[in-house]
Amino acid sequence: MSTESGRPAPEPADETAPVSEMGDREAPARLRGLPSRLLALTAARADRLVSEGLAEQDARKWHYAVLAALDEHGPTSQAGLSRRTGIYRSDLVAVINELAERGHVERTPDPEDRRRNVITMTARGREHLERLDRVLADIQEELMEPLSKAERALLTSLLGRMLDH
Amino acid sequence: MSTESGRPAPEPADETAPVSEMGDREAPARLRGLPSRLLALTAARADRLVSEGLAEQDARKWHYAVLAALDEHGPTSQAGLSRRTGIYRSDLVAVINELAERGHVERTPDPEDRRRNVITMTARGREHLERLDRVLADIQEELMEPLSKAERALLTSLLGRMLDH
DNA sequence: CCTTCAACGTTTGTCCCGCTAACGTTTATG
DNA sequence: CATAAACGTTAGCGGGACAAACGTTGAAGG
Repeated sequence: MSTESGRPAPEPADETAPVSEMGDREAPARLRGLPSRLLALTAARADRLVSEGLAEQDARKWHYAVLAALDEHGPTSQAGLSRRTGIYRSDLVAVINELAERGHVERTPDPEDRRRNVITMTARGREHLERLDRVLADIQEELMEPLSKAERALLTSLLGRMLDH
Repeated sequence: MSTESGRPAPEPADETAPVSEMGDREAPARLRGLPSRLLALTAARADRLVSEGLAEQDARKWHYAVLAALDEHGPTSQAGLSRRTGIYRSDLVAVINELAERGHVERTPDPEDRRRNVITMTARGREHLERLDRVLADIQEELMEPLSKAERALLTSLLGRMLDH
């Protein structure tokens, strides 16, 4: 890039490696093989990929979670969504707002229980969800690219078992 | 609280499941098997265990990283530590301060390059590191408890490969 | 020698995330 | 009825990752 005399990019050269980039290169041996650390690093990378991928669609992961929940069990109250997605009800408010702004979801008071808002996915929302499905699938692919099909299945099963305490 | 008369603990009963607790119980099928999500959840759990375990020793994970680096390559400048541990130099300041307060580390100006501080691990620091080693080992054990020895090795190798892009 | 530039340590601030607390409203319960 | 519980919402905290800027010190080159 720009071989000419034009020195536009001083190039900091300072730099502490961002965690996201730092595979393990210089890391102390004690840390290099630590499962908890490997998990943290891979998860960080995964999270970065997901966030970036979704950002391109003007979405965040919570959006996906909510839309997925709505797709699976139709219209749901916010509290219900909170339970199913694990999003705190405090944070859910903003998520619903954002989804509503984008027309992916509608918030209507529940006539039968006036405490509740019933959240309903719109047609646009469903299209959006399908787009996100594809994005997510691509990301999983990229994330586990170096693994064989069998290894991928193995990984998810190992992780799954760890989560069941 | 404590109004004597048998107040059986109000028990919020409200509750959105904390991410840390939420295995997958009610999660939408779309999310349930998503590798990026499984990674995030297990990593979150791991992180929680590690943070709590280290907190009991009045330590944080950065402390461990720095001590490990110092143990491996003797005294090092802060910038050097930053590179090896992946901690941003901005944040490293506080970490060194904390370690210094606890007497695990000494910060001395480098006479040969007066820009640098040379960080040296003390004897107490080394003892501390060994304590942390044990704590960490226990945590890995707990974390991967449901996995066989072979599966544990498999998991770390899969994760390792994913990290090498 | 003097200027320029890079590295160093430090301070300050930003953004996001998981999570808590509190509050007003509405519905159940007894 | 009174009281408790669930609901949606606002505000805030603590921590982690990261950027920007600054003063100081060293290295390199004209």
